[in-house]
Amino acid sequence: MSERVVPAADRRRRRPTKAGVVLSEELIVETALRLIEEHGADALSVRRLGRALGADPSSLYRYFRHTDDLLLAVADELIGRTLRTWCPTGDWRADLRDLGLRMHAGALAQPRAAVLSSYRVTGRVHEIQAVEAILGVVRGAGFPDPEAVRIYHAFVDQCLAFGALDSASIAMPKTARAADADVWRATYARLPAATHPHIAATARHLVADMPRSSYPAALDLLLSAAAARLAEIRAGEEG
Amino acid sequence: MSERVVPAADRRRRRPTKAGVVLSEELIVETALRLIEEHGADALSVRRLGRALGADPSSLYRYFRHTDDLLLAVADELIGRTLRTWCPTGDWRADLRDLGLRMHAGALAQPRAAVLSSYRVTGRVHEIQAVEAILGVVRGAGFPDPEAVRIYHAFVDQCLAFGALDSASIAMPKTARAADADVWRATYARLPAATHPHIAATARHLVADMPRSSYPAALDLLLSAAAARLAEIRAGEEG
DNA sequence: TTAACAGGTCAACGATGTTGTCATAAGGTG
DNA sequence: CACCTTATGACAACATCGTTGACCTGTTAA
Repeated sequence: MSERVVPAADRRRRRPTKAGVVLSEELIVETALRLIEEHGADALSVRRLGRALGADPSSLYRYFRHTDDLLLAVADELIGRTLRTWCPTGDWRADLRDLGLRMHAGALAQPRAAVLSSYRVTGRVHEIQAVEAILGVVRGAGFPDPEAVRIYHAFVDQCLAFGALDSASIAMPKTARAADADVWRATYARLPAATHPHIAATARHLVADMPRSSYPAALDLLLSAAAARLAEIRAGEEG
Repeated sequence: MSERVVPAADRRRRRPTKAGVVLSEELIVETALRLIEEHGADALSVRRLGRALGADPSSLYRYFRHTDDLLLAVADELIGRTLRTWCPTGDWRADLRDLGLRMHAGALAQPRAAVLSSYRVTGRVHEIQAVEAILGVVRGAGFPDPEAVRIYHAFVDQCLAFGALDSASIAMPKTARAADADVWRATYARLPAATHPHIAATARHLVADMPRSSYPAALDLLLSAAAARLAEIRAGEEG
């Protein structure tokens, strides 16, 4: 085993499946994405994917070494799609905010791929494009290189981390989600001020705020910290 | 089924396992934590946990409805342990920073529990303690209630999200991790400036920065944004 | 035309979470 | 002390999962 996978470029023989399908890395990734869109993230398994393609599950191992590799390819395709819908305006802060929200939404649709791509480096085309684009925005804003990289890193990781998190929440059966939201009403909002003064004082806001994603707020905090830092840097240069 | 689980308080009959162990929610959670500490997060499965306890796996379903419930209990225990090592000083920013780093480190040790507890509400004792404590710090700093909740929410979620992420990275076999780190050297650092100017310009910093966690940086950005906001609020009150 | 071999298929392995059923010992009651 | 109820542990089974080794066949290059 271990070297069953042939690099995409070297593939010659296009032998059709029993069901008549001609496999390819592209087709597999597309089908995987379709599967997830239609039936949720948990619907993606090697076996189901094989079934959806009309091929034996083990065939996929001729294209991907293991599931992780497949998920990384899916993630990269997703990055590409997100990037294509993004039109930077030249205002760094607005551009980053927009991209962050888009990538977060994209990750929402792809929890497992999002988790993977957040701590793995694919080195694939779309990932590289994204790195180049974001670094361009940050450097264009005026951050010196070491700080630009730090901000790039925090920005990307924050986006992917929240994406993975929020998508897990969305994937819950909605009865369970409702039950969770209710804990804030039924448990937290009922705590007596005597023992839990801070929770009691803010109960109303907790009930309203906690069931929603905090990503937009976290993103804005990150961006405004970056903006403040940029102002410092500019002041330092002038003075 | 569905109602095989008896609330901890109502338990009477302490019938020992074949192996002579007397089960309890407490013992199960402790054993789960030990299992993870000793053999990594992936070592935690119902079956392995049963084996470690000297009990049939299915017995655990008398104590937890499903694996998620067990993980939530583990997460809550972990929150408790973390909280106990934290001694707030009164300086809100330093205290939050310290707690953030501690909780992140705790989550690192418990990836699966961390993910779960980040998007679920347990309503268990330690979680409540943590909410009360953090809200106390934020409100004590002078944030008005709605904003205090927003900052609390972003702070906690970011901490757990990065914790889950970074722990996934740590859990990788170290050969794979080295390979990933090498992508920055072998792929990114080799991209020509002609096609990828920003990556080329910052390659040195990318290689150094990307394999590390960006959580401390992200945390500092969040805290400094919060500090700036607080300054604004104070100025507004005075003016 | 043929021979090599890429690539599809089959069957199997061991692992997972979960549940329906059964057996038994604990503990309240008389 | 004995009895009955029932809480709780054990067993066996199910469906699912990723993965691999061996096999077989159609494509393609010579």
